[in-house]
Amino acid sequence: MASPGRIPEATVARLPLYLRGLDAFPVGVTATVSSDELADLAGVNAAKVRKDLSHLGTYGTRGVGYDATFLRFQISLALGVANVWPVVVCGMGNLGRALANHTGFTDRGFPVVAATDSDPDKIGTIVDGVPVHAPSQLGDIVRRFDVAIGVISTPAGAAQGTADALVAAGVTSIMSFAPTVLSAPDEVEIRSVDLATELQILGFHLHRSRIAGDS
Amino acid sequence: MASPGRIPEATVARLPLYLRGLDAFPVGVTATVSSDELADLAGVNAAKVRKDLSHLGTYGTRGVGYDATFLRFQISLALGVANVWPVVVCGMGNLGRALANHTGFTDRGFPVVAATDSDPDKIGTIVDGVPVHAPSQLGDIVRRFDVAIGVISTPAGAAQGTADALVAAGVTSIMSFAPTVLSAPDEVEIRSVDLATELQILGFHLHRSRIAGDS
DNA sequence: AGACTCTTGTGAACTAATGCACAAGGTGTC
DNA sequence: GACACCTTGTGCATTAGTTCACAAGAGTCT
Ligand SMILES: NC(=O)c1ccc[n+]([C@@H]2O[C@H](COP(=O)([O-])OP(=O)(O)OC[C@H]3O[C@@H](n4cnc5c(N)ncnc54)[C@H](O)[C@@H]3O)[C@@H](O)[C@H]2O)c1
Ligand SMILES: NC(=O)c1ccc[n+]([C@@H]2O[C@H](COP(=O)([O-])OP(=O)(O)OC[C@H]3O[C@@H](n4cnc5c(N)ncnc54)[C@H](O)[C@@H]3O)[C@@H](O)[C@H]2O)c1
Repeated sequence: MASPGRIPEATVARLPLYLRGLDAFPVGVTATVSSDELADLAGVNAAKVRKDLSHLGTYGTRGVGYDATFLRFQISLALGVANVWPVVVCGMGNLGRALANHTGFTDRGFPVVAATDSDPDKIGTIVDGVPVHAPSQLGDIVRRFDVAIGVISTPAGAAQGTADALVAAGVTSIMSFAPTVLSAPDEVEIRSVDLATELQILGFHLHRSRIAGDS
Repeated sequence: MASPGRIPEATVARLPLYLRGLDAFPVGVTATVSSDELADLAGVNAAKVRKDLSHLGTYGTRGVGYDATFLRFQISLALGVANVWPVVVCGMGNLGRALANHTGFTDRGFPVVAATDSDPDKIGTIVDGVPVHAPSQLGDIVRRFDVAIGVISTPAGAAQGTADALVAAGVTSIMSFAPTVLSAPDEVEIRSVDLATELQILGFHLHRSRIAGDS
């Protein structure tokens, strides 16, 4: 069938990869891309590419491939990339500063418009163009800049409180780097990025292969 | 049955969460924890906890729960947490510095022992206790410190070259933050952490709910 | 001892995701 | 127009993961 239905979560997670892969094709120039090529560019297999894209609609041409520009447009549409979602960074420490300083976010429609930090020395300063406010200002910030996404890069102990404050301010999308479980109402979407866990998964496989392999 | 079999990937990804949840229980004190409690602590449901733990062995007591200390020990064993896996950070920019400065990694057995950077101003300096070397030194570093994991926090354009260098040096585990697909031999495990993609997934759901909800 | 209360461990049903394989449909050539 | 050649779109089988639901133990109380 065609476009309307629900898009599987696994597909949603790959759409940004396809979009990124399509950057290899210059804008303006008409070019076609096959599911095979796109698979290479996105690091998945071709069958997955076709199945994923079929959830958006039938935008390819049999025997030919997909029009790169048109496909980019359609994926962008599905992802809602045209929108700009202002981001507030909570906790302007090592990680928060790196995030605020990162141009890649703004480029993709996620400008970091403000930050909060509990450190009095930081409050009132402007770091890499991002003004740092007191945590108590969060509600104001969200309202003023129409913040859509909150990033939590505070220490773990302050994460739940920060999440509560974000939710209270009306933010329904949170990306957290704090190594804790956050609780929030069901309608709030939380994506937890736990780098230590990622390393531990790598460690697990290393461990396994060392046991199996040799001494 | 019991311990020997292969542990499903989804389970492996959750074991670190359980381990983290068990930190709520003081060491030395004997305490029991039920699958329900552990589920709360790890942010999953109880059935999953039990099924996951059953892959490690039958370490619980019916009607009682799991001994917290013993369970922690068994999960640690499965994950190979006792090992120390030295890490090299490639690309000592905003993100690399944040990673190198992060104590949470060393605490969990992933000490950042060295870094590389192509910037002549950075080479030879010591940032947060981590010495910065030229990329050409990578092989030496890996050998000298017995590096097990390479972190790629270079610009996207330098990521594949860095990955190649890591692989050539014998590193088989890579965590990359660069927004690119990396190719490497099959035996190399690559975990790609793409923060922009995470934001785009949040953006997708925001987009969807705004369309469905109201104007 | 027997009844009652817990909570584990696990078959079994269900759901999601992946990958295969091929018909359908399009292009180009003679 | 017929034929050869591509590549999509998708039905289907397979595999992976989740969730249910309950019997099997283990403790407790009377
Ligand atoms: N740095 C890393 O590479 C890294 C890696 C993995 C996970 N993390 C996690 O990310 C989080 C931040 O790490 P970091 O290295 O930037 O730590 P950090 O200590 O450098 O920064 C934390 C910042 O949060 C501020 N803060 C404290 N309480 C606050 C509150 N209630 N509201 C707003 N700000 C508050 C502090 O003043 C500080 O500036 C931690 O939870 C850490 O575990 C960091
Ligand atoms: N900063 C963030 O919050 C953030 C977020 C998402 C993704 N990323 C990605 O992480 C990567 C690093 O981001 P960043 O903000 O730290 O960038 P950055 O520009 O601050 O740092 C990159 C560093 O890599 C060094 N470098 C360049 N080529 C190198 C090479 N061949 N070998 C070793 N070092 C080399 C540069 O000298 C620089 O110091 C980028 O790919 C970026 O897209 C960063």
